[in-house]
Amino acid sequence: MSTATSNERYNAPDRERHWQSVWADARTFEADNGTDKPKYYVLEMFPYPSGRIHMGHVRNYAMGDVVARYRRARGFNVLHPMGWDAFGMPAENAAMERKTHPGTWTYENIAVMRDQLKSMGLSLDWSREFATCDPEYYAQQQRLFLDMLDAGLAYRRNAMVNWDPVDQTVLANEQVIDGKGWRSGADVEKRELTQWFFKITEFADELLEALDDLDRWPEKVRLMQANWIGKSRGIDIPFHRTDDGDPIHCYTTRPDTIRGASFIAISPEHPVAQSLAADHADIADFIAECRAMDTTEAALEKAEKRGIATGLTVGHPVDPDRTLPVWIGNFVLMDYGTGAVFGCPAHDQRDLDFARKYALPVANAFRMPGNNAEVADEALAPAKSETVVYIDHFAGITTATSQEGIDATIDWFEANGLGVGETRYRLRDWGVSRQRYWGCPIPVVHCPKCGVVPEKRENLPIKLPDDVTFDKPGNPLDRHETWKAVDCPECGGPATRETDTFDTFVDSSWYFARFCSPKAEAPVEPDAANYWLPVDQYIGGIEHAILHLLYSRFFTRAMKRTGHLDLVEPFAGLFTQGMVNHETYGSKETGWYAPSDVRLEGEGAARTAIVIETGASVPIGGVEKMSKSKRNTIDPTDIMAHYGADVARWFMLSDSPPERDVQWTEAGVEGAWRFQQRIWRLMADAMPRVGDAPTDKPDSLSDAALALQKSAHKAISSVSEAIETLRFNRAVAHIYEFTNVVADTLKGSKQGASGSTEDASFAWALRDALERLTHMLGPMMPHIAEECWARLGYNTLLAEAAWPDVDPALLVDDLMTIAVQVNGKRRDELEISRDADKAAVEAAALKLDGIVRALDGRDVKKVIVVPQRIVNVVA
RNA sequence: GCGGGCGUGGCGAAAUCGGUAGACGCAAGGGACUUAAAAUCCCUCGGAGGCAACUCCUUGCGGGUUCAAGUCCCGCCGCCCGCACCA
Repeated sequence: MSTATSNERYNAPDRERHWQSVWADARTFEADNGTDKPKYYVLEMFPYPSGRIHMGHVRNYAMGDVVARYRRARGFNVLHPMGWDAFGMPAENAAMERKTHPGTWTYENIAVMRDQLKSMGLSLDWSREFATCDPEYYAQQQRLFLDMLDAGLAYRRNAMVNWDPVDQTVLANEQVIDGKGWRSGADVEKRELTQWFFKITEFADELLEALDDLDRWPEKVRLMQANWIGKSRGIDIPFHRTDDGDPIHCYTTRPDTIRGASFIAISPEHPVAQSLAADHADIADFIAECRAMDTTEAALEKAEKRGIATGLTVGHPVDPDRTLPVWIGNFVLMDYGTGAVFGCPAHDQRDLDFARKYALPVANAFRMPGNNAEVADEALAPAKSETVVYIDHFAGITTATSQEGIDATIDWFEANGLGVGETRYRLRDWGVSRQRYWGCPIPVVHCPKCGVVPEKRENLPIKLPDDVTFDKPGNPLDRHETWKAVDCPECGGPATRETDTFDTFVDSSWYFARFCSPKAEAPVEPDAANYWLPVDQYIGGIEHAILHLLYSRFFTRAMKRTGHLDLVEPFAGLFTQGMVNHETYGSKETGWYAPSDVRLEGEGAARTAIVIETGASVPIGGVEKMSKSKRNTIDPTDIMAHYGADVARWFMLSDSPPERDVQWTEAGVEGAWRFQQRIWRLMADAMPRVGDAPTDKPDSLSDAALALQKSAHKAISSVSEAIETLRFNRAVAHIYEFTNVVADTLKGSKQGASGSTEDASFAWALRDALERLTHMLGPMMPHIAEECWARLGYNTLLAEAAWPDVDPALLVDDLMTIAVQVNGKRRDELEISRDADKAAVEAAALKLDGIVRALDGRDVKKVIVVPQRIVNVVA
């Protein structure tokens, strides 16, 4: 290696390629299934192969890599794999636009992105890589499905879906914009289709209860999942029809409002409504209108509450003298509760609006203390903790609308035979059928004689056919006659393959388990899976807080029930990182300009962005998530080619706490780059002073050497703690601080007489400090750290070296500085021995100039001494 | 509407046990080196006052608890996120 001088710059791109190939050749990061070391499984959410990596990936994978490299150095057997979430619609869209096959497009993207990830220098075990579109992967997914079918965890039923009549496919709710298909622009219809479902509701209560034990998950994510599962305790109350006595069951969580009931509203899809439609044209019309209604959230928000009277009446369950009219309401959901509700206008705003519109009566069920007014335009809705005074039935039974109060009213209904308490969930079963080509085929066959028949396991995988065309809308599988035509696995007669494929969330619901044994002939190898799982640290975006993370929790339970796994929770630790933002340049009017298209001028409020090509001035907009539409993206490849991967990683870990959004700035990257060069110069300047430092710690250290050693041990301790708690920004700050100490120490020291004891102890301490600094840099800037390691004379790899030990004795100082306050205001500080007793501290504090001056002759009333922390003199 | 989070310098942020508010970085200003620039190094850097020693103010706003509050409690204001015809 050449001898660097202070002027020589560190050539990051060149050295990074070198170390990447060294790691690859040594197979440094390939994990063994089972060693006597403790295991640690680090996983970042695998990417969709869209074509190029973006800064969000860089941030995500940089964080995961810090954890992986740190744990490896701490003696763990680390599994840190990478793969591709490779099925999905963009590949089909690309196929339509570019006339390529979705598979070709996907695998080409994977090749590009793999190279990009490799240039980041991540400590990944590439030998375990797979894509979910590999037949070897989806074959095992089909096997899992058949097992789940056997276990009753998968089933088929009719369901209402968003149907795009032009593209001829089901659309997810997110793909319906203003009632129109996002691609075709066609009016979306509601259509009833037979769909495959996974029975996630089977585990509703368990998925909810187990959240309490996920103590290394963000509280926010656990709350979001709890809300999504939406457990509620209520009661099913039958209201009997006055004509034939048949009950209409209404579900409510507020049985205490029964006195205020003034009508019943049923869903347009309710069986009673459906049967009335046969004889009444106006009701049939109303139902048809409701069905055509736009179902997007935004539209529902604005949608008018409308209804039609059925002419039916029911008896009031508690008050035999009263009858209530039955209405059909467009706001009643068939798939929540019983599809029927009783309206209580006095205490529910929506019911009140409805009652006013159709002139229905309004009756109070209770009054709130100090409020005896009749309900006018606003419903009387108490907070859960507020005490209310009931009228009639519940007078004396409940005193509050708390859960205890509600439970008491439920008991009352049950005791009187008027209803049955029920626990309900908002969570619905997971519909997984998609009318798409580029997904995992659902391995079943439709036989005219035997009905729906599961494929035989020996016929798996049911592979996607390659000869498909995308010149027509709809699912190419559906018009592929030879692929569709099969013999029935049961009777051998002519039958048809299922042409729906799985939702791509199925693919990502168990990939973490597959990484344990990616080549296995079964979905997982139990020994490998039980060794590695659960994932110790999972890192990804908050946008997956519900869907992916809930589905994975379900799948793990399903895989336990079907005998594949021996655990229920896949991710012991979860971390959700923030986004990468950038300023925007331009506006809707001027169009948006990429950061490389503009030149920035001026400062503060006078800053302007000039379009380089035209010289036009455009507005500088807000700091927003990097996105193609606003063109405020920075390509990681450019950054890595220019500054190197270490710099990109370092900047992504600096400054902002990892869970918060970080702003990408040119100045910030340059700061990271300067730091890298500074490390390089520091090594170059310090190595001559290290010279032939003794390898063993000298018996006694000079003051300077001891001070440096203490700083080094404190820094290692702080950085370790910061990494373990995933506070990477603090780890970065501690490294900066320690780098400053080493540089200052070097500058402040003079070379003594050659061979002197003092000089030898300094050389030893300096060398030790540089080694420790190198270790600290390792997880974050792994390439330059290897370079420093080599420079320190090692011919081993830092990536395989053990994290340095900390001597606790070096973390404490004998002398310490504590603040001294007078009446709570700092007036001076005291340097005193760490173990000075209270009396000594008090005496010394009262003698300080600043304290004497502040007291100004006043009597001391009291002195509070908190040893090793503070003294407060009360005067 | 329901649930949750956050408000600290010009900026990103530290201070997570109630104990010196602003570590560390960025930006900015001044200086050294240089023919010059870049790079590098040194100094200043929350606000106000003062020649200085130093004093006063300061963690969204208003109260409170405490010897001591960015941190705990009560009440406001603002921003962000999630869920939502959920009965």
